[in-house]
Amino acid sequence: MQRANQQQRAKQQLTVLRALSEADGPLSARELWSRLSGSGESVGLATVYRALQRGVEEGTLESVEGLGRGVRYEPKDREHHHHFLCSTCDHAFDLFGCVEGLDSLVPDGFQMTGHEVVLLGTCDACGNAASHQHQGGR
Amino acid sequence: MQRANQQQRAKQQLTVLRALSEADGPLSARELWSRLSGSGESVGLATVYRALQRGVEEGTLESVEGLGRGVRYEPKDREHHHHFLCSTCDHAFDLFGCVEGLDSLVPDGFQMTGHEVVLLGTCDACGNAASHQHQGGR
DNA sequence: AGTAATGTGAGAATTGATTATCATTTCTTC
DNA sequence: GAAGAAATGATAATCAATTCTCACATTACT
Repeated sequence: MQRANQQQRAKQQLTVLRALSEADGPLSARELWSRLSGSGESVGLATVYRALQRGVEEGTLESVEGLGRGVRYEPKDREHHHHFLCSTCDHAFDLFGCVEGLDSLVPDGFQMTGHEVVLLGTCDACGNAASHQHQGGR
Repeated sequence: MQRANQQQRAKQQLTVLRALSEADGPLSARELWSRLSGSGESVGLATVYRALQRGVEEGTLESVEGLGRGVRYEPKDREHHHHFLCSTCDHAFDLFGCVEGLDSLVPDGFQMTGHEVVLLGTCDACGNAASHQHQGGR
């Protein structure tokens, strides 16, 4: 039916992984699927899950919990960073930089192996949308 | 059957709320239910959910997301604090203190309304259990 | 080309968390 | 101590996320 299929093997999975690597933050399977569907790509949700699962197994992806409900994924080659979770659009954005003084929080006898910082609030786009709505600004 | 029932009305819900207020960190409905069941209290899981729901509605409880999967609850009257999540026993412990330098992470145009910090690792008890297992130290 | 191996999409099945239902019990108030 | 309101516990129903199934398409190999 379609002829533009030069290669096709793990093609769909590569499409998924590419979309994820181009995102500005970690995405859930469903977010990824919506994005792809929205951009004309026809990818099954099951395939998205398969791609993510394999990515994690192969070590190129990392699952990120702790951002609202559900699990999101991001490429593992990113530097240490944290996230900003917009409470309006529920999108998680990568941040740059880290914080100081975490060690002092660890109780006696506890071993810290990692940490997560999540900033909550409103992203640029949602903030603008809201102010337009309230004040009619253009 | 039992005679030690002096009062009984919202008794079970009070039991739930008391158990939560005595905990050293936020608990999920199921955790709370297990603890109560384990300590001889006969409380239905549905009642635990009802107590938590009402606590949130009435403003005495707060739901905490972002600690692994699922929602946990804690009394709202606690000071600002963060949590340590033990990757072995999956229990979340309250920490004291906070961190500096969060503002500098916020991207232009974003509005930060809150933040969460989660330390990951092994709690005292689990760390000791593990070393006993490996080295037999007592 | 011929055949085995792998990938794919759609939807069914499973899972775990939460909520709704309902018969029974407990309070409260007369 | 009778009547109605609220609470309780067991379990069914719901819901979202994830996994499984399977018929078919695409590749890889020969």
